[in-house]
Amino acid sequence: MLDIKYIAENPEVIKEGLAKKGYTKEDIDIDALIALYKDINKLKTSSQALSEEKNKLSNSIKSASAEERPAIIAKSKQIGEELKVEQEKLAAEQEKFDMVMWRMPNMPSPESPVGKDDSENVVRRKVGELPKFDFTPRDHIELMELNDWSEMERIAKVSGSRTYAIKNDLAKLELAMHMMVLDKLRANGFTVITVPSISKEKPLYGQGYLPFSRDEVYYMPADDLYLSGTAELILNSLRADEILQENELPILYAGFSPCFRREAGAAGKDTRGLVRVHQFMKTEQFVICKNDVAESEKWHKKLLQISEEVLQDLELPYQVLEVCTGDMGAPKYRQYDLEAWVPSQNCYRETHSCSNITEWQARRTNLRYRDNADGKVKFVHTLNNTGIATPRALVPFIENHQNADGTINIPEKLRPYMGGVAKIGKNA
RNA sequence: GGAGAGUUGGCAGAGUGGUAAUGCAGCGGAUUGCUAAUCCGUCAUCGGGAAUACCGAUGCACAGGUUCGAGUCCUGUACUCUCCGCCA
Repeated sequence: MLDIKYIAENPEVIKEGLAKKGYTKEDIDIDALIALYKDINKLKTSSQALSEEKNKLSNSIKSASAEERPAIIAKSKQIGEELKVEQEKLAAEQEKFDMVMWRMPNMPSPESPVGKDDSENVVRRKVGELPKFDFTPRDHIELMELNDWSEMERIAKVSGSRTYAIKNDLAKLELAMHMMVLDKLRANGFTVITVPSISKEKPLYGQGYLPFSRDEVYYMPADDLYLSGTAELILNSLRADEILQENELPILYAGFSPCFRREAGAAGKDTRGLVRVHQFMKTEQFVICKNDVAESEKWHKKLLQISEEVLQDLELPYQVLEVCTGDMGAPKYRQYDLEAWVPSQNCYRETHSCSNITEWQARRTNLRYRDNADGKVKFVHTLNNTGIATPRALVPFIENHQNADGTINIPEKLRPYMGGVAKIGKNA
């Protein structure tokens, strides 16, 4: 959500930002929005004048004589009727206004590359050497079958498509990755927190998932509850409506949760294996900091650095992508994606997504803090990034670290979490 | 699932139909001075206004209702606590 005063004062800046994000005048008409805002203010002023008159009359009744009262009450009632009409008009206009405001995307950073879709994202750097195999490498599905690590066909019968069941050392590896990342985040000052995957509707608006992507989220009508696609959803609303003290900031959460996604828009893509599933586990980095772009950009870089370290610790070659304005989601000010190399697909695949949301979510959740410098109440900035998401991260992991005999090498940094072993697999 | 109690500012906490006390913390200012206090203001949102002057509206969990007037009365909902029941 944006500040309507800023919009009214800088309509051209907003129009430019909307255009960069791929919005047309038909999507959001800024001039009409500002006109509506001015109308609403006029209505507010006139209905407030009525309220004032009514309040004065009501307050005068107590001290009025018995003879005076009926006339005052009659007048007050009449003003009440007028006021009701004004307020109904105001509520209708306000609803129209809110509808547009809830759909207004964040403005992109001036640093973000301008582009229309994912083809215009910019590779900032590539890190790590691509593996060279002196044998024909297997894809992750073959490796799982070879090592008795999965029950992919059976679980589809039980739970439907795009689900997974992995077992033995691969199941252990999945949890080990989360433990490794949680330890790293704790060492960086994050509070480790496990959160539910169940959410009421309001947090989905707070995050900015609704009203944009209703098709993507599981909904349980019997209880009017949703299944969370990421701990970001929960963490973003955990402190909603609070006014924090500045010295409580920054708040750093390392949130772990099962995550659920309908993948409605991904029909036909990645249907086999572990790349795209309806339920997965994610350790999420979430930051709440002061309302200062220099400060949140500093945290954005820090979050990116942590997740790069994760991929380096896992000894995976990856690239850092700066996401262009047209490919960013509505909430985002600036976004980096990390993509790890997947040998069987001969390309990089996304493992992390790192975003600075600035105050856009905080306005939606009404999360503020009192600034020490001027005593004013301001909206915080929020940021989020993947810590590690499994089973997707297992795909590049087992493919990059495979040997000719189907065993998988365990990088040194992960060994403490795997009982010290250097290699897993049937032939290990 | 059942019964009862509760929800007032950043926090604590009064207020049983007539303009939301007070304390603590924070911020700003003043004063005394000697390293701590005292006093004043401010301290939720919005509108008018050049304004950090001033005026006004809204705000007591949320949504309705009764009333000239609701924190206070009525209805519904959410949440918290206590007890009972069930349960991995």
